[in-house]
Amino acid sequence: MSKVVTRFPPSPTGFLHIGGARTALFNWLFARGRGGEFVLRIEDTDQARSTPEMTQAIVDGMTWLGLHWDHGPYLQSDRTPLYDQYIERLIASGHAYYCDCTPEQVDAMRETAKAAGKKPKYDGSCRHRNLGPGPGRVVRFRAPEGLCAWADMVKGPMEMDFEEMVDDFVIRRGNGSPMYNLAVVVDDADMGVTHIIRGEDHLSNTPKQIALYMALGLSVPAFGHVPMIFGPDRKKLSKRHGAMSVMEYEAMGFLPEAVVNYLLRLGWGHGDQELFTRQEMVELFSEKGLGTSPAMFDMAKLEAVSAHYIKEADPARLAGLLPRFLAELGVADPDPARLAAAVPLYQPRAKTLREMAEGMAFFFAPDQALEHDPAALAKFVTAESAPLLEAAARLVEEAPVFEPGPLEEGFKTWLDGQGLKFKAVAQPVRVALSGRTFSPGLFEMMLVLGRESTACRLRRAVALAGA
RNA sequence: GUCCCCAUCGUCUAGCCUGGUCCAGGACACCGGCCUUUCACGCCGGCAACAGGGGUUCAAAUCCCCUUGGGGACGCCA
Repeated sequence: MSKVVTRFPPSPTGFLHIGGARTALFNWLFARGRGGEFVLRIEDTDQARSTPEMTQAIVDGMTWLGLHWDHGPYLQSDRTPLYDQYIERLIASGHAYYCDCTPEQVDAMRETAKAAGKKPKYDGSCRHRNLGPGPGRVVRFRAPEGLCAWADMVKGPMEMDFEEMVDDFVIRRGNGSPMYNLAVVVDDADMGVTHIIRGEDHLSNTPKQIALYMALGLSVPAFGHVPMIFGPDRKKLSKRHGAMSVMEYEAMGFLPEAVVNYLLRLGWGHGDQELFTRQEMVELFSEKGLGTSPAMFDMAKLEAVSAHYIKEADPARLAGLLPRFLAELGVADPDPARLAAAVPLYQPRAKTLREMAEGMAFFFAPDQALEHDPAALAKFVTAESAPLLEAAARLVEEAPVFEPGPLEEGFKTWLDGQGLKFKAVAQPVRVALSGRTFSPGLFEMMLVLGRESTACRLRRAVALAGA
């Protein structure tokens, strides 16, 4: 069997969104799992809508997700001569012809067909006029007749009528640029693409492309059409939910491996397994596991997957990613040592890096300027708890060994002596140190803060309690 | 309008191809409980689905048909 080649061909008219990223992932996985190659090709034949910025954004998105390509990124706009060559071949063999109908005329034809209860299509009026090249003239493909059949990798055997699915569509614009269906077929053939996994929205393009392969005498690759992704409202994914750039997910604090794992499971399954390492994905992915019905994007599940990866991640790596999120909260230049110490405390407590930053921000506030939640202050930092906070400060200052275990022992011993329960001091101390009623363990926090900051925050609470 | 695709818990899915082991399994979410200095984590338990109707068959979530519901495509966009 010849070498497997897959591709991802986005058009640079928008960011790399969730749907595109999933398609890219499936193709990447398919190639990687079979010792094949993966091509990145930018489909920018529509010059008016394509921008270099979007091309860059797509490249950035692919890179962030770790979907590395072996060839490309190719730009279709660089390959016009190649398309022209194929178009000339089609004209010479009678499979294509020039047409000078205006867009208005074509619109009228469509209306007529529609009014007659048919599918709107070009009526072929220039088919037999034997027009030559001329300014503004498009080239149309002569649609074939008969049955178009292929074995879809996900949907199984497919059969459609060429008459129904294919009209004499334009393959070269009046301005000389090639159109989508022509360019894809030429490129896929030229690049040796063997397997095409793409969104279901391309299903109706498939007969057109197969017709082109046939007219050109090229071998037809394998097609697989995966269902679309819906938003939570059962409608097409839009800006409000997932259609935004994958880079938005980075900004929300998701790790790329979490996004990839989530995307993999959207429309693909392997028994009961939910979590996959990169290597497992590559080894296990196959078209067999692809589903046939549309999937809804579910942020809660993405967050759950994300929580898992944050828990598993190397703390040093997270510490490296966190400053950006802390900065958004007004924490500039967090102390590296303190940050490194705080990360493990929040790995089991956060679903995203952003949550992690929000949780740990209090560690980086100046001791004298820590903001306390007013309700927490009112409830726990009171005249009644002031002596306890005072005692806690002294215990911290005088602890022979400043480590969680011994510290806790010291507190317990003192509390026993006073006939007090641990609960009596826990919340007041927590509020004093973190400003809130919820946080990691008291002594773990103390270790992160260090003896001096801990004592300082406790004394400040004492002062606030008295005030 | 025409054509095409799809249909298992709220969501992602396993099972469907090769009918019986499925009064349908896992995960997320949700609800209880345990653990516990708070919040999490973790652990235990619970709720919850084969869209409807016809067939075929000894037997259907699994095969066939229809209905309904959802989605997509019909460009000198990709």
